[in-house]
Amino acid sequence: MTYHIDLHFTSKEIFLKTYPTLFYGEDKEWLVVLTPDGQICALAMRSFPESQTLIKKYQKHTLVEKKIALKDKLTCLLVGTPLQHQVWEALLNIPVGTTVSYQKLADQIQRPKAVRAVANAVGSNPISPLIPCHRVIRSDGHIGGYYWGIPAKIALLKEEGVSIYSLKGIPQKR
DNA sequence: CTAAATACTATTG
DNA sequence: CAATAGTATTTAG
Repeated sequence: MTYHIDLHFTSKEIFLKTYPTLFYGEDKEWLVVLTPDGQICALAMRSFPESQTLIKKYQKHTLVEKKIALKDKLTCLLVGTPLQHQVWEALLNIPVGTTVSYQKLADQIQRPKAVRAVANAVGSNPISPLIPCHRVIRSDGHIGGYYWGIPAKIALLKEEGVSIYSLKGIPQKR
């Protein structure tokens, strides 16, 4: 199943002000948090361990459970800082089945020295794996981190045909 | 406002 | 391998 992703950006302040009430629910393999006008502001795969914690990040809102029916076109409202928005957009250009280092990403957005900050931004993307942050690895060949756990990252890469065993720090298949 | 924390990297022993 | 300095951004206090 391939989805068309439509991204919109906003700041935390505006988001909190505009959307005091949010909806959440499950559809297909996804667990989502939606704005009243149907935009996805957070998403995770139900198969991720602790995927329910997705909802816990929105305790400042009134949360209402709802029956969700996702369409082919996923309209997302991404809440973040300017750097995070820039990084998330850059992530969309990473083709399926390939990987990129945090450093290369930083170079790409003209902030080569800000690697560490870029890595943090990658990690705070709220709709992984729609935004393919699992395709970002360390430049020394280690796999790097993943919000939902390294095993989830490995599984995603494997599905896309990336050879994990060329990465360091991965348990070798016996 | 300041301090602490980072899904990083290059360097050194 | 471990420790460490450099680095920029976000978050907690």
